[in-house]
Amino acid sequence: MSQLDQAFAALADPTRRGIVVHLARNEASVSDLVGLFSLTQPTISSHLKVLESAGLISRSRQAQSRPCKLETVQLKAVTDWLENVQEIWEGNYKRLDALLVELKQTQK
Amino acid sequence: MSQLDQAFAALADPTRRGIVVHLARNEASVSDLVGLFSLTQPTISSHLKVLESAGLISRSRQAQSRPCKLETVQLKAVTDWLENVQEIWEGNYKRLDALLVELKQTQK
DNA sequence: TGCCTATATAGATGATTATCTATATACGTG
DNA sequence: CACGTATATAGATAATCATCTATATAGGCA
Repeated sequence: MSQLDQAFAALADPTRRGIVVHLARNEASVSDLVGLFSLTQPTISSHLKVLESAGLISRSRQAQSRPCKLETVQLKAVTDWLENVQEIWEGNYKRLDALLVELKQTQK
Repeated sequence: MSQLDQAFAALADPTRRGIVVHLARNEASVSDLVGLFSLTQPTISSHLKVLESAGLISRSRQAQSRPCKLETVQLKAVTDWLENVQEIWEGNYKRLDALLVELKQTQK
């Protein structure tokens, strides 16, 4: 599975998107996040593993706690893919517009 | 599953992202797409169903053919979610910068 | 060393997925 | 109507996933 596959798949889960939104505001430990979502600690840990291996978050170490923070580089890679598609699509319309202009000229 | 869940999940598959990229350039029928990816027709049809129910593509009818086209509205909804996260994250930095400015002033 | 708190790992279960083959439907043409 | 082409649906299978409970590990403190 490519990094992009993993990132999109990671973001397909509402709990994981919730974690991402939270981490966009503040770094947080596993237990902080457990408090936020009504899911067990192993479940949250598993979601964090998914986000981490997708490159969307990273974790450091601070005593017994493992603070998580957002990795915006990978988030940007996802946005870039989407914007690329958007540009291709818009490019089509530009070509179509150009074609219409050309046709009008021909008709004159 | 929410529309956003479905859209992210749909884009997590490389075949489906390939279809999206292709449709950004040209509308295409099911059999056009079957030719592009070395997968069977039912498999492609199933991918198209996933993309359609995620709102990422739509299909019309033209004789026996079912041309598929990209639905950029839903694509934009995905981009918007990502940009929103980015803005929250940048907002944090703005607040942090403001805080640092404030601290410097206090030190004077 | 022993205890508490934070996190990870193992194992189970039910749901969903990607893919295939085989078959059905739907439309246009003779 | 019969045939051919385009697409959809059904059913099977192997893999992956989200979640849980139970247990292990790891770091700090008395």
